[in-house]
Amino acid sequence: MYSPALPLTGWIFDVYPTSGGMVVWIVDAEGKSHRLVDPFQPSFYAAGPVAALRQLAADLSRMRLAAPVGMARRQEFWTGEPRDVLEFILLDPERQPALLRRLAVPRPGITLYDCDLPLSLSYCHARRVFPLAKVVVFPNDAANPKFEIRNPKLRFEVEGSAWDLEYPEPPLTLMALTGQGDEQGRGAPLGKLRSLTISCEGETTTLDEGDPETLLGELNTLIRRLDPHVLVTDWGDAFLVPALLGLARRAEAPPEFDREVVRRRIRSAGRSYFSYGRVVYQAPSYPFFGRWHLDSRNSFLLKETALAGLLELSRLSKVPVQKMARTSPGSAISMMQLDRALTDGILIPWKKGEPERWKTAWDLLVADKGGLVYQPITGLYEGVAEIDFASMYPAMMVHHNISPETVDCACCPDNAAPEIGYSTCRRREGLVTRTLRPILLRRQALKRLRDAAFGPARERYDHRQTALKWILVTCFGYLGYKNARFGRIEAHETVTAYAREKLLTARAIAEARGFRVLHAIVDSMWIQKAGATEAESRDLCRAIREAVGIAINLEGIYKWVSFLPSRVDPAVSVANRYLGAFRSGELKLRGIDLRRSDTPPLVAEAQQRMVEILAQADDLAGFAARIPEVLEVFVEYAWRLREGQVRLTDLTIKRTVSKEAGEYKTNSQIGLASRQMADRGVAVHPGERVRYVITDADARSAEDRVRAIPFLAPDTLYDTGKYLELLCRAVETLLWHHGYDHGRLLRILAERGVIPE
DNA sequence: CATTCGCGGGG
DNA sequence: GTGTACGCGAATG
Repeated sequence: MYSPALPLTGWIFDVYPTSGGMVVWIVDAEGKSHRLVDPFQPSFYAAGPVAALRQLAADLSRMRLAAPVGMARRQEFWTGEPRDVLEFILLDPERQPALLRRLAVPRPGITLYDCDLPLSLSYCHARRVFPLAKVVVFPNDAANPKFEIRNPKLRFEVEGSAWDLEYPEPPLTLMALTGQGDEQGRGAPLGKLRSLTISCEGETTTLDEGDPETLLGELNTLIRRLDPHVLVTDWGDAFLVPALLGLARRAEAPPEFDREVVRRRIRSAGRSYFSYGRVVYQAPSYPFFGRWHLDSRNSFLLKETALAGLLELSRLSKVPVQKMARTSPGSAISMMQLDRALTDGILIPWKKGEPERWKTAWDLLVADKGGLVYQPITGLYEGVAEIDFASMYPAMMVHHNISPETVDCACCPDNAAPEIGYSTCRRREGLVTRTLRPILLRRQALKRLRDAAFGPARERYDHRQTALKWILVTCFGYLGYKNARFGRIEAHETVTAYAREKLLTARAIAEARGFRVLHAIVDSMWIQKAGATEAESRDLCRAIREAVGIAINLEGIYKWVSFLPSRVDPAVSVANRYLGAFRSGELKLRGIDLRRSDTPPLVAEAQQRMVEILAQADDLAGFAARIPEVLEVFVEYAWRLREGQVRLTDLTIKRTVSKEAGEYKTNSQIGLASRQMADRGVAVHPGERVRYVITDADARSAEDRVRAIPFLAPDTLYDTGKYLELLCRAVETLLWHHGYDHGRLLRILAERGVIPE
């Protein structure tokens, strides 16, 4: 294989293991890609009685997995004390899974550290580089006589650091690929690949099916000519790449996605798993070698933070971009904690250390409450201000030094959190604290840069700060996650205990200053005071900040805000159903139809238009004055439904299935729709979405009630009455406080002749 | 009426 | 590399 001449200047594009070492891809200033291989044997450590260590060393050596290299002294995570450990090297990074299987056999007295770190992280750490670092690569001539096997072939000189706010980016060429299948719902295309659209550098080509060899040949010609670094696909993992690989198998002409020879299996089954309280379906993934495959439909971070945010996180967490695109913000923060620990010379326990301590029933009762949530005072209000704590949880974790190893330390029993009594260490700064502090500062700096910038630069800063926002949001959840490496439930509880105290304090201060607190949730408060100025609200924020030590900001002042009651019992208010219009013109909508992903587009569109009309009102009088205009929109949409002129795609209900079609117990709409799919040979996996139209909600025969999208016929009729009901509900949400309930709305439709009296 | 089932939220 | 929350609302039987 071609081997580039050193020294070489460029950016680190990707890093992944190969036999005996790591592949390092460098993209130079001309955009040319270079593949380097660097021998690499990562270290890991074991502590325990000498005899057991000797036995372990003998076993691993015999299996040619790892070799002992001598004793070392490193810092223990939980205690912060130095610990003597036996250092090993993993002989071949590709055999890390085999090593872990071997180490899983219980060995009395032995504790293992660092053995399961991601290899790209270990490598970057050992060579002091990071993804997207601008580097000059030299051949490494200085041999280390002690461990010949560990001698790297490469030496890097890095320009700047991963934490620089401004950095030069490699000149990347992006190619966008979209495939059309037999059926194109709003989800992944299905069936056979019908055509392929390729866009790159302003050129767009569409290749139709027909002879697979021709299609693949033309795709390869384009890839060769334009030589993209990044292939951005639409549904690449779930549909396009496996479809192209399938064509290639028949045509024996593989698509040239990779820059090295790769044999891969075509996997069509993904996996379903439970996360965040719901089932998620993960399509199989098809990473490329020497290029990045970024599937915009299979990357939460790419969708939320664009390429700029992805690059930002990749640099900071040392997870290569292509991998970062497919991981969650939670693993990004975990990687940053690992990196911090490595840099600080801390031993990283293989499995989660400390078991939870014993708790009394009382402790459990108070500690497990989570965030504080008030019941709002239902109603429609004007002149309400909303104030929010900024990044409350992470800011508190830093402020109170809350980290798994600092909670309930032996040395500072007097520094207890409110209610629950766990204290946090004052002497040793925790790992979580050390990881978060620079991220909080960096996010602030990026927001300032954003506010001073214009156009694309502004957007880029915003994407980068958004990426950091996501990892800040998830780091708190990880503290309470029992499988997280640096999670500990007591730390999680300490955070929520402080959070409750701070919100209570904020409330008390607001009330002492004559504000009425209408509502408060976790880190936000809605307050009202007759004749209060904006300055007065800002002054209140300052007072709260001084009292609790965490920044709280004026989110805005509402022209009007509506806190809605429960639909089940109108006498009860609910915390998360409200809407309002800020003086800035922005809307804030929570929990209403429009925000729900299972509301049909037509209903969402109608409600959006109505809210926008109401948002023009400056106060309650203006709100009331606009009601007739809102009702006009309502009647207009009702007419369209009645006339039967609405397109079925605008009536589609989209829901996520949580089980296989056969497991649904009742004839719920979603169960029926998923069974229709299964019966016709299109399995919908738990976590995937199913789309359907309500055809006759109350039909005796269950099969007639709904129709899954792929099986709509041109003459399929929708259930007008049912959709009118959904529309009424959306109007009711907006006009509830003026007495427009379902019955009154139906009377209006009858008066206008939309429905019979 | 009880049971089943999906959704939201963060800045 | 994965947060098995928690409460609401709708639909079913």
